Amino acid sequence: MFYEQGYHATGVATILREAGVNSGTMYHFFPSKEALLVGVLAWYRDNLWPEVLTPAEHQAADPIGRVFALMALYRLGMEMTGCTMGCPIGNLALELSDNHPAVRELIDLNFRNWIAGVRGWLESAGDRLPPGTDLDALAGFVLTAMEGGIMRSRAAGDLAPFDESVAQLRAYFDLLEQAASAAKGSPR
Amino acid sequence: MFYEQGYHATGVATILREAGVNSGTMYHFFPSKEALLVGVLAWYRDNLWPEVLTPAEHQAADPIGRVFALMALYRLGMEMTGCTMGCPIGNLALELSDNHPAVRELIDLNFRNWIAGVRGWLESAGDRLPPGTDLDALAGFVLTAMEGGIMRSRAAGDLAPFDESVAQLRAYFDLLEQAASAAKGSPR
DNA sequence: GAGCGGCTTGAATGATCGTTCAATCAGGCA
DNA sequence: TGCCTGATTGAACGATCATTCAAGCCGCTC
Repeated sequence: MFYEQGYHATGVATILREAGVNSGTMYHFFPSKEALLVGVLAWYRDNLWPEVLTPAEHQAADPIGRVFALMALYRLGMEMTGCTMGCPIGNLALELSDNHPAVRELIDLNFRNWIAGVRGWLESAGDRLPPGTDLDALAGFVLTAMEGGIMRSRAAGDLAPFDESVAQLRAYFDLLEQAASAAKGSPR
Repeated sequence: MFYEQGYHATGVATILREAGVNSGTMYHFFPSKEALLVGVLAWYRDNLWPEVLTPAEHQAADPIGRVFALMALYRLGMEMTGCTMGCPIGNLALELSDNHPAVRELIDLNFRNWIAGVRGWLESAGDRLPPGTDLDALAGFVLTAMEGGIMRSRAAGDLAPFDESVAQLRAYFDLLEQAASAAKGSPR
């Protein structure tokens, strides 16, 4: 629900009703609403691989193909919910990064883990990318494009901006691969 | 304040105190808090050119240079506020796009106007971009990269992710310009 | 079966939320 | 001067916010 409608917009009473739990029980395990959010973000941190990255790996064997399989996974999520849900982390990042240090830290960690996963794929793309490519920055740019694309699609209420963003990212990768093969053809 | 800390996190009482206004006065002009937000977004819509795009034009004469001057402008805003403020629209886009149709519409309009401005610059770049380039999609991708970069920088509490994203976008433009000049050199 | 501890109950708390409205004010016009 | 209208005042409203806690429950061991 944090993910769906935001942290402040989600009341504790609603959470309790939906979970079929009494307030005292929740507060027995979580000292505050913020601690509950931290628990959610910790769950995302622990389940990034089994729930997100591994499924993308099963969709494609090709390392760069996996990057776009990952994008397609998020697209599917948006499609099923009519552009109301995008990235569980991104929504909270803008709402809570200031004034909630513990939360910001976990959000950042989630982002860094995501980037590290993509970076791993890019590494195994080997010489298909130009020599000396900054793989961290490129993997980070994949996240940038995804989050930006999701934001625009939610604002538009339409998947088109997301699809366009993915297409542009693909064009960028195509140009990088071209440049790599050109450099390979004439190494000096 | 909506922009700084979000819509739900900003109480009407705080707005009134900060503005030195009584509740009755505000409700005389705005029927609700949401109407006030709509007013803010309408102000952004009307002041996008004088406050944002024109200043970027004054920073650079080169059309593609203007794109990156615009990015630098947003960077400056983040730098001055310690990564707490990014794009006034983006924050609200993720918080309110669902369940607030009138707000979503205005956010989308702001985005479209922004993209149209960038698209105008790209048009005047002429044959520096490959023939047949989808300028709308490319201008939209600039917004995607900016919003995504801002989100990551706010999550990290550091400008580095934004800078990296801009650098990647620059690399993309460089490759496009290369491709354009290559196509020009051997048109057939 | 007495006693203990982890868990659950749910009404109640004070604070804050967005909003209302009768009363008052100030300026322009007749 | 008297009147009208639009703007302003600010106390008060009910709803909802996150949170508390005394009391009770259940399953365990001794």
